Amino acid sequence: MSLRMFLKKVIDCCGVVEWWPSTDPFEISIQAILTQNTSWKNVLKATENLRSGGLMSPKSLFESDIGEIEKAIRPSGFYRVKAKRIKSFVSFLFDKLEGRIENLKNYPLKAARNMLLSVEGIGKETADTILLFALDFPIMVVDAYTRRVLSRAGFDIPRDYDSLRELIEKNSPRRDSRTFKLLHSGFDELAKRYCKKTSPKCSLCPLSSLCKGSVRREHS
DNA sequence: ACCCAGGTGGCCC
DNA sequence: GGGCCACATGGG
Repeated sequence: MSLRMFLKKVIDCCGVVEWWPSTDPFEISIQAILTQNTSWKNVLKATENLRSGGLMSPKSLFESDIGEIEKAIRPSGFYRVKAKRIKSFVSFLFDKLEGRIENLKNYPLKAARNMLLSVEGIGKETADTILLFALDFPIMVVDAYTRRVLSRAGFDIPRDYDSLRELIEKNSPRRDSRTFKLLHSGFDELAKRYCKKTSPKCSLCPLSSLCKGSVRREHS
């Protein structure tokens, strides 16, 4: 099956329109940092701690002690590095965007992306997550699930993040934010339900070509 | 007692 | 450009 056809199936089978639980662009951005190599349940605990502590705002995070942030986000793991990253992010907001992540929408996609990538602790996936899910820019978000599903389906995918992102964007049925959200959520839901790391067999998988035959080597 | 989870940066070659 | 490592909590 062609990649183009496969992507259509991912969207039709498993794509979710409102996949990211939060709607506030700032909160989505913070969660994008918190979820780095971390299960979503732990992110929700940290999110709730920040909310209840009155810390889920650019101003309060900018003004609060790093230790206070560490304490609140502890359940999400890597809490020391992530507290620093959150500090860097809010400093960036006040330095470049008058404290509002929404102001990044005043820039072209590429410029906005480069600005995010200049922040300590924001790499390509986190930057693209903020661009797509918080700000509605049309860009694909590639993650470990995306790679696993495509590898298991037998596609020979590039290691390089941007090469894979562009390959998916090129073969996407559309290049708008809605389609990329459906694609990303589709990959993630598919991986969670049918394509676990430790179980090569996924008999319930709705995509016929997935897990057909032997499992190939995965490029994580 | 393992392995895994919605990555990133630093260091090395 | 890759390969390896630390970062750390909570669940299976």
